[in-house]
Amino acid sequence: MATLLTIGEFSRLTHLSVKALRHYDDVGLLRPADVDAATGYRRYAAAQVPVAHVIRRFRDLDMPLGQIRAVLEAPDIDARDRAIVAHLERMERVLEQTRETVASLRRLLDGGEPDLAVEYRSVPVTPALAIGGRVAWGDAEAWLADALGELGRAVGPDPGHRAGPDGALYGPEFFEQHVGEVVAFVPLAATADAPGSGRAERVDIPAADLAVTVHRGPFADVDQAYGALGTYVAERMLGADGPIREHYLDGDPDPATEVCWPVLDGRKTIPPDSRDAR
Amino acid sequence: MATLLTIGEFSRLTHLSVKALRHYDDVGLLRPADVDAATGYRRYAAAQVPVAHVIRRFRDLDMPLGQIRAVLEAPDIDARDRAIVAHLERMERVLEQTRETVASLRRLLDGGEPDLAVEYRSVPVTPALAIGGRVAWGDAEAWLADALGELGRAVGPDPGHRAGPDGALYGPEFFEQHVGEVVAFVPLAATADAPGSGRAERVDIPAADLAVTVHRGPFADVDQAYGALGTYVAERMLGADGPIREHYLDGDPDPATEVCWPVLDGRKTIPPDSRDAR
DNA sequence: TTGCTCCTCACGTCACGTGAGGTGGC
DNA sequence: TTGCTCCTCACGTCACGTGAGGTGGC
Repeated sequence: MATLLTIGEFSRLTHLSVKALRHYDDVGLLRPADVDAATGYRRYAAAQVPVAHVIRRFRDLDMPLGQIRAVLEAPDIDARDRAIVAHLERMERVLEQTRETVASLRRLLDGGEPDLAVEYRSVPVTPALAIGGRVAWGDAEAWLADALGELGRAVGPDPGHRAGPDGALYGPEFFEQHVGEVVAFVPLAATADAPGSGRAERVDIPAADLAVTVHRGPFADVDQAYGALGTYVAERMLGADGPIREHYLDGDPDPATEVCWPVLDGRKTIPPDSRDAR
Repeated sequence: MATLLTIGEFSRLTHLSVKALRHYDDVGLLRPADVDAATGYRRYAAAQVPVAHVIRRFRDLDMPLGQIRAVLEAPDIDARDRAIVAHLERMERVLEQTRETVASLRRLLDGGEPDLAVEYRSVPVTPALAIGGRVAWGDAEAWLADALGELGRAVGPDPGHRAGPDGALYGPEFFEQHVGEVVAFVPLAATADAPGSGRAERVDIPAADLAVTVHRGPFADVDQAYGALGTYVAERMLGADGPIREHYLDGDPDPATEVCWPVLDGRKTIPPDSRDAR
């Protein structure tokens, strides 16, 4: 009754390659209406053409096959539309990131070295409200914004409850393996009695000796501060174990980021200014 | 003398993962300043940090490693900048395509079926000026615009030299394997004496019996016309061998595309309207 | 000295593309 | 009947990520 199409015909009607169609059959994304048991020949129904067109558009938008399947199998139109909107929003963010990366590349190629002002700082143990987790590189910005938002609400609006700006600790694996421990924190004043709530816990941020530089400008350029500060520390052989810290300053004109590199205890070592830089 | 950094340190300074750094060494994109002959330990120079930052930005922009190498090895700043500009232009085009695909997806999900008006047409052999080649799916739009531009210049501005609108032939492999023969052509009036020039050759576009439908609207939606027309032809068992043709009409309000499906000779077969649609 | 860092395979991932070698359908 | 279409492996691509298993450096 219904017309069945060979895989070649279906390919011409849908603009999906034959290899792609076989692959979609293999992974169960788009099964032919019929498969000849003896020969294995795939036969597609004309009614499958619109589904194929939808799949092709999602693939053109780089949606993974698993997500496309989820969209197609969505129980109702609402769920389907939510999945689509979610993907389009992800694409918007990627787009925005692309723009930022292009600008950052231009600055890097045109601009000179960032001028580096390094300060040594010995910080004591600091009580804080914190959220920690194993975070993947690509999720870090969203995760951090989310965590600091939650912490901000838990601490409350009274600035007297804070003992410093928002911050985060990054374990070495976060940089070296692009997935690792990240701890977002808000340092608490002694007067604050913010209880743990949700994911937020009271913790003590450990004491540390730090070499600190302030990065002003777009966050996409923060690696330049890492490069300059890390080189500075390495040249002076001051490096020490421990997580790298960032402090997020509200900043005068623009927000700024303090990058804090763990270094050897300045009181136990030769003062850095009198060291041989070699 | 110069400070050398371990791969782990270099990773933290550059925000490239250790695995990525080893990969870039393997493929020769970013060789460590020194490799210990005995242990194989990689040592990076602080001076390599900026190169690594550039690589990271290009990778964030999805530039393939081979192209990044070409950019880094560019003999002079001009060549380097041309390579960068070329990549950014490619990205712009991808971006524009993304926007079009999103719009096309919305239309497909919201909109109903396109209304299909099919016309049968028996076209004779037509002399034409043509450019042909093996074209990959993703290059087709740019290739076609280029080829038709060249043909237009070769035929000249006199409309009396043309016997019809711009067109193209697409072999079945173009759709089924996403790479295949494409021929762009401008049909020539008997009065025209356009000689071959550059890639352009005088050819005869073969006669054919065609089922034709006109697709109006964005070219991103043209697959809907293919689906509707191809289904129509398949349901009536009219399909015949031969390339699919497109004619590019300047169109009244907007440009339009005629999609032409090869069919059996109508004079030798039962007239389609009197056929059983099963 | 101990564990931490670094090393090299080998294999996996994702969405197909590229043949090779062979059978069925018109 | 012939060649054209379709089939199934098996392997390649790209840029790494994921362990396994082992050695060197502080």
